[in-house]
Amino acid sequence: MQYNHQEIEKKWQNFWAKNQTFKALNKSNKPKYYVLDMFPYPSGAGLHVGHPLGYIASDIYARYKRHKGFNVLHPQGYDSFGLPAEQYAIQTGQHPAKTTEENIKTYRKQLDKIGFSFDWSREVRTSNPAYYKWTQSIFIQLFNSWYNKDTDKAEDISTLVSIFEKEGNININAVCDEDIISFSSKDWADFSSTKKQEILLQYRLTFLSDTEVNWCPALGTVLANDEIVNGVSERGGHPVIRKKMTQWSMRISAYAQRLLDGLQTIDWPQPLKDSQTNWIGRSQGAMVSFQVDEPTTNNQEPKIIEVFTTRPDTIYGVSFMTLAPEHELVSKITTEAQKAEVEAYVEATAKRSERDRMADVKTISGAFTGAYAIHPFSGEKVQIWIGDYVLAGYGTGAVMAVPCGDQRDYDFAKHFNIPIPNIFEGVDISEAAHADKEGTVIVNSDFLSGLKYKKALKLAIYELEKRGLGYGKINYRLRDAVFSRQRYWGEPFPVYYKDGMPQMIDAKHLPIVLPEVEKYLPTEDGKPPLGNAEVWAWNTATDTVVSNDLIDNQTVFPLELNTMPGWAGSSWYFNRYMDADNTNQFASKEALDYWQNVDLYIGGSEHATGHLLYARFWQKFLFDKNMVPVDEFAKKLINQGMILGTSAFVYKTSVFVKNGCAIDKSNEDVIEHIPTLFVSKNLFNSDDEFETVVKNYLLDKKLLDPNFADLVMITKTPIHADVSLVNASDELDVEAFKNHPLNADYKNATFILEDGVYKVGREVEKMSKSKYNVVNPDAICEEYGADSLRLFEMFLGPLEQAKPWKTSGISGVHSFLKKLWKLYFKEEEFAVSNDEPTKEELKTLHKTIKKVEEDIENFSFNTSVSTFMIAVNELSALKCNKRTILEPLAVLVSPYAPHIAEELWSQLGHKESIATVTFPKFEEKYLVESTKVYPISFNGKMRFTLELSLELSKDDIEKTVMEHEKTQAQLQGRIPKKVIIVPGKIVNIVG
RNA sequence: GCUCAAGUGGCGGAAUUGGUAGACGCGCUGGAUUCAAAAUCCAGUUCUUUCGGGAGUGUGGGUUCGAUUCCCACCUUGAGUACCA
Repeated sequence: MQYNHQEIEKKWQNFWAKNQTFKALNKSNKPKYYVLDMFPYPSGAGLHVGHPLGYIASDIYARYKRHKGFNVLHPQGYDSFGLPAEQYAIQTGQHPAKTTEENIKTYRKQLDKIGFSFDWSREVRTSNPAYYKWTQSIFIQLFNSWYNKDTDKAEDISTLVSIFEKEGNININAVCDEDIISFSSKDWADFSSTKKQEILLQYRLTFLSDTEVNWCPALGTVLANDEIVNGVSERGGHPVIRKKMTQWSMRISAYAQRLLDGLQTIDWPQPLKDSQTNWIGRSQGAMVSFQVDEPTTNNQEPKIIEVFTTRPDTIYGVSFMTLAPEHELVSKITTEAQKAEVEAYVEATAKRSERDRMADVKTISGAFTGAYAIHPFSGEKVQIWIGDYVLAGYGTGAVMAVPCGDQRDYDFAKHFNIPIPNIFEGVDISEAAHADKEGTVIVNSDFLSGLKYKKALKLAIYELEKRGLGYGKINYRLRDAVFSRQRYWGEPFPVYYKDGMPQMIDAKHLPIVLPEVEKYLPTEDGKPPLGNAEVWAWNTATDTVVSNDLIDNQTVFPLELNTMPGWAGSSWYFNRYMDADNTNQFASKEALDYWQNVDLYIGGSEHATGHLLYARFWQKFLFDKNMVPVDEFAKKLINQGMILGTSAFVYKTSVFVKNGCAIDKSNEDVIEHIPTLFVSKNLFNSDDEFETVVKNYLLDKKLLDPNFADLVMITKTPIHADVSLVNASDELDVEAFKNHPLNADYKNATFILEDGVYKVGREVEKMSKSKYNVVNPDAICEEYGADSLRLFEMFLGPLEQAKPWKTSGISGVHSFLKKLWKLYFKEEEFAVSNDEPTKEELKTLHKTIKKVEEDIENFSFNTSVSTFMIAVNELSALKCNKRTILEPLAVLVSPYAPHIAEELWSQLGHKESIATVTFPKFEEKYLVESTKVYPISFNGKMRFTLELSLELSKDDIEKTVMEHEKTQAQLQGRIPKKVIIVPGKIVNIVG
């Protein structure tokens, strides 16, 4: 019987589906284990071999855990709201739901071919109303919550209201908007309903506010910070501008510290943790108030400039202040004399896009306001400047400039000839600022003089607080996340507007289903696509969505036109898998208590500051509300590396008339008669050689008149060739290339060959359609089988590492599977003997068990594939066909190559699936050795080996080694100074 | 600029409480089988060599009996982040 992967794989995939082999139960005596993949966005392009890498790794681990006696939850689903489907809808008028459905079908088909042990009965789709009903409900919960800093958790908004009623907001310690008015309980009672709502909105965890947003005109929507890369949109690379809009936001900043602290408790990759730490950007320092120096007129409050600084210890080094050009005080403090200059500067900065400002950090610019501030300690006057190196959006939008201690302040001071007082003992600041904190002593600083950084910092804050000039503060870079998108294909908000104030629809009326629209584009008056919907109003009498015609703002109100961003649905989906069919709750308490959280989460590192931060935020919120039992959703996370494509290049000639040569009729002819040529890779090493090769060829074939040879210049143009046209030896199938539909231009091209073949150049690049290096897993499954694909993807290299794909390598793992198969067969017949295994056979088995188990636990899947190969090579050499060996071997292989393992298992006479068979137990006794092949080194270099009994003492070993003829030959009569012997390891002779 | 990760044959990679560098596979070379090819099997494959050896894990130093592994400096590549006060 031949190893027929197509037959076997189909058979077992059907078996698993029919028997629901991988359906997880929410009740079990076994310990639980939850293995999760980041669910895919089902794009129209389908999967390429890079996509399943992480899924294969997690599937191996899930299958392994089943063998180890765990009740494994290993679900899969689709992140099915998103931009591409919508843009396709705009172009074609196809409903995004339809294309999404089609794409999901393709994905499912492709995934099924790879033999994953997913429990599909728990599938989720974020665009499914039965799912987004709960996304909407979580949104409502966020709206109805505020963050109490005293209890350090989210609480119901009703607790806030009762405090307001009792004592106003004087004693409230909450995370809220900056511009909060203070009020008493009486004030609160007197406020109108609208006023109350406005105030509460400033405390809610999701809130509506006019914010500066990243507006992308090309996409017609706002983008979150993590959706912008280098100043352009992540999708499509369109420019992004700043714009003020009324938007929903999430008060993620409330959780900044807990998001930071939580990182200590989870086993996630350090670079990812660093990235989140960086994004949250905690900095500890102080707020300091500077009073603007101006003639005091009656009853006028003095103007105060507040700054945040991490270095209050350097306060005596302040020689000026800088405000962001957008700072609200700029216009108020600028003197008449400076007005023109300042206004011109403010205008100039406003015109520059965010991107220009980012790109240009070298040019120093600014303007003097003419105003002065009073140094809080020394009372001296310091100039107030404006400059675009100060960002309006961070801290207070103003800085106290300490030019001797901060390079930016230093550069600014030098540029504008502002004094640079030195407050560091024995430090030269004639060339650059001195930013080192540790070990520097502060001088010229009154009460801080003579102190080092740490003490000075503490004392400075103490004095600021004592004198009422400031206070210690921790600042975070993390901004509240904009949650509105001007898109169609996303979750609708469960929100209607009454008197301009947002009202939540009662959760029992959810889901609010996405309405039908004629067009998926924004409306002509600039409203989001939902503005096109005709039935998009809320009837509070019937609690239903009704026609817009009925809006009377009495009982029928307009609904929110924005939709939620892509990350809404993915911020809690891992909880839904625990109880995916529940219609009463997003998951039952029993299911949540049983599954707790994800034990192993595998996905790409590109989600570091997006999905993975938002999901942690929502989980913490849900935890605060007692809706989930743990406040981190994933215990361990692994970032799989990208699989890169190995592009193939052919080298086309381009012919020019050399510069300086007159172009006349004759040399145009010269060029016209030169055909398109392709030169094989190894015929040239440089551009010059390339030209020579081509010219020689042309002269040889009489295609170029020797008289014109010097007139013509020939250069090479590398062109991507489809990788499927190239074999393992980098040889191009020339005929197939010429006939390829994309190469119509080269149908008659000539190929200059080497040794009768055309060799392509290779380069590793990202896998992409445009580079013709995409490899489809379906084709691999067809030709080599899913088991080969799975093994090969693991064999490529360490899971976390980026690595290039080369299809040629797959023959190695494929022939391994054939060899494995052969162990169980003799001349076409299944033949396994019940004889006692030999010592060597047992040794091979047990060292394989040991290594494979260690490897899986360490996620070192590439090395266990090698281990399997070694085991099969050894057992083949031993001609082993013993059941005692081959039965456990099938189980060992089954997580990696489940189809062949199932088939062999059934051939071995078992009726049940191999999926939950106990993992073989490693026994040390089979590996015990009596001898060791010692490496004999001289000065650390191994020169020869010697097999010695492990029972020999050090002295015996030394004696035997020293007497050995090869030792004497190495020493050539020298007397060794020292002999190092580590029994069981090495012998090293020094001298 | 800052932070992090990584540099090992023609290629993917293996080996680190410091102890035989190059496992396993691809590719390549030679052979067997075949009319031939594919497939399969066998042998070889870091470089160098006067065939005794010698050198060798990005570069230069250091610690050590012994360093791919630890320390210092530098170079290169990749990733993230970027006027964060």
